Amino acid sequence: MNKPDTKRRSSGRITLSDVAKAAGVSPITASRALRGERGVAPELADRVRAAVQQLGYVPDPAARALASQRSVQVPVLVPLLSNALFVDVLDAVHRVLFPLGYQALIGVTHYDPQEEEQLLRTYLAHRPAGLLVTGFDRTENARQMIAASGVPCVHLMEVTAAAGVYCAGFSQHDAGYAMAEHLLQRGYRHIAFAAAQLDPRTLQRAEGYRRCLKNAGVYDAKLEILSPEPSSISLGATLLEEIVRTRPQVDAIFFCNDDLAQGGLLAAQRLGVPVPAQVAIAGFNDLAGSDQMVPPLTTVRTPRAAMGEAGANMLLALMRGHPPENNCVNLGFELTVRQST
Amino acid sequence: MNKPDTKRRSSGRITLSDVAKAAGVSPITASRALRGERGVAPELADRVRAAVQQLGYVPDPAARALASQRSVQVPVLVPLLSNALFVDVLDAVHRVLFPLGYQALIGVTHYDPQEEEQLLRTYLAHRPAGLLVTGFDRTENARQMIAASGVPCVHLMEVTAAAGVYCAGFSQHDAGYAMAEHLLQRGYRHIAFAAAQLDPRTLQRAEGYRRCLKNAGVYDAKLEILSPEPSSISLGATLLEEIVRTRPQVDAIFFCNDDLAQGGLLAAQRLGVPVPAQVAIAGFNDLAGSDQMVPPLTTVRTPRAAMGEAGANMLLALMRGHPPENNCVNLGFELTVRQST
DNA sequence: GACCATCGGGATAGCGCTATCCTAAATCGA
DNA sequence: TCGATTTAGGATAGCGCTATCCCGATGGTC
Repeated sequence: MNKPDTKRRSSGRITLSDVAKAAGVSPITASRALRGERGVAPELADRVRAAVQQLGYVPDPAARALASQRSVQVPVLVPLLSNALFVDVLDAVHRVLFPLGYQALIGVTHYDPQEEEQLLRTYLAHRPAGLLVTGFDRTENARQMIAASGVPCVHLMEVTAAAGVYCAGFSQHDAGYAMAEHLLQRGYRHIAFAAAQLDPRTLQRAEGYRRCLKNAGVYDAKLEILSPEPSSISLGATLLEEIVRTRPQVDAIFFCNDDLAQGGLLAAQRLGVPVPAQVAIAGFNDLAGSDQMVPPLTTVRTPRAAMGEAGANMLLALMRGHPPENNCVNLGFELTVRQST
Repeated sequence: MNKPDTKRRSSGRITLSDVAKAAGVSPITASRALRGERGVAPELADRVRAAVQQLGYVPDPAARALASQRSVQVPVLVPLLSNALFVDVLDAVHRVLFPLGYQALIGVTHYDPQEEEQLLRTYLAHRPAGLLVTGFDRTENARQMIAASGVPCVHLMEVTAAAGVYCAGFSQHDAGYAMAEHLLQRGYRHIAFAAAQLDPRTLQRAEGYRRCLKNAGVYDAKLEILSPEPSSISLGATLLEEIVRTRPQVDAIFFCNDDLAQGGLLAAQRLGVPVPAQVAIAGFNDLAGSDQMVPPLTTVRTPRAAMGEAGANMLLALMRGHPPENNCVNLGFELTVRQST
């Protein structure tokens, strides 16, 4: 006869102690057996595992986080979810981390460093196990908060030579350069660059384009059309119309993202502008549908899933205390030439 | 002179006790002041808030979750991230919940009830504050786990008349019916239905289409092309080619999703099949780009962001213990007629 | 064979917060 | 005026897990 035991707050949850009792060991031994930490006699470990199975025990992440000062959460800070680019990265990260018991948390910065700083403040309070961020462009404050927290951090989408910085990405500059080079090789000489959003990576691509054209002596600043608006298919259409109307000499357009390029291609079709006969069109990222466009879109295939995976794996290594030998993985890119250029 | 205090595990973190000390109150009073719970003298509450500001205190979610048996996490279970549809919903949910201190967690079921059940098992162990799931189609086990957990749950994307079930969505059946009706009104009589994935919602739309055509006496089972493959632009192209080749009498195609329809439209263009002169094409969801296609795509605009918002708001009400009066919000849909039909 | 390092099990004590119970003062009705 | 409520502050005791210290048993060394 045990009385109601009113003071107890017991949640009815099956705890490690229950498992330990069932296995005939102390709670701490059960804990160690389950985490595969320190030495635990194989026989005891088996008994513990059996008890877990039998009781259907699931560890409480909150208790674990509190006791160990370390959660299983991994915030992933991306600019937007409305761009398939980042969703692909997030998806890949999630796919790697989730099966290992880590939770990818969504963080949307809207390309705003202040907002990112606020997000970091919030997320770091959760004692994250690790952190994935987009690029290197952030406030000094944000940088310091990350460093001070001691939370392992991997940067996605770009690469750097800086020491002690972990990253998985590719050279946006070189990719921009490569596409400009391709257009030059195809014989185009009045190559416009149409961009939106103007985030750091877009600007790096612009710089690659710029440098390439300058090297060839055909750079013309008036052929850069930079719109701070968010990138979208309809904006691409608008930009193409503007270029065709105001810069008739243009024989090729390098759009900084495939959604713009797709919109441009469709607008050209509506206007009866033959592609690539009158104007060649190139995009960036090789998003869904680019290969199906009429004509199929020349673009740069970027390693989105690979960046997510590599970044997540690098973070895993760091979280486990095995710093990877390569602190920066350059995943490259692939110029994908189709019929639009 | 305080000695190193070796036994302490102190993390250096600023705790509620620090705040309480600074404010000259007990920790519990500080706790209550910050949560705005029970009565706390305004003056004390002010002192506590000031101390929080001054010390830069941020509550520890893990400790809070452990003590209160309730976290701030809200798993959102969606089939895929590769479909903009669900990303839009997730984005909207996140936008509502995050500013209020809740964390939307990604859960990807891949349209697999078993996988969803496993996800639920994992997530429910985290003592989530609430739960958002897609549709009603799940294993009996999953349903029971949700009910037994007592975690408030809102269903997205569909509606039901069932009592005690919270949902925010629209009638997939009626939307399918509406599109079929539109095609009939336009004079088409050999209307094909092309679908992929074949998830429950797609099948509901199919049923709407079917019923409408049957009512009109023009239903032909051979004009249903159902592919279990995942939906994509290129699959849409394949399906259109197949239909044009094997069912020459077809004068309109209702694709169950815009990506298929876009692919179909592009394939028609490649094949020289005039749209809508020879074949009309209609889609579903009004995804990005559909309005820019040539010709612009007739589709059904679905309230993705609205479902996310309404679902999140309903969940908020439930989490706060204020059951909403309407347990089911029907957000409707909008037939968007453009030039492809 | 004494000695030091290693290993495996356990007791103890929190991690930082809140549920719960207590108590004393303030409020109230008759 | 007095007992019955209500109110607000605080003491206490965990939530479920793991860091840390302890200890006896091995095992290898010279």
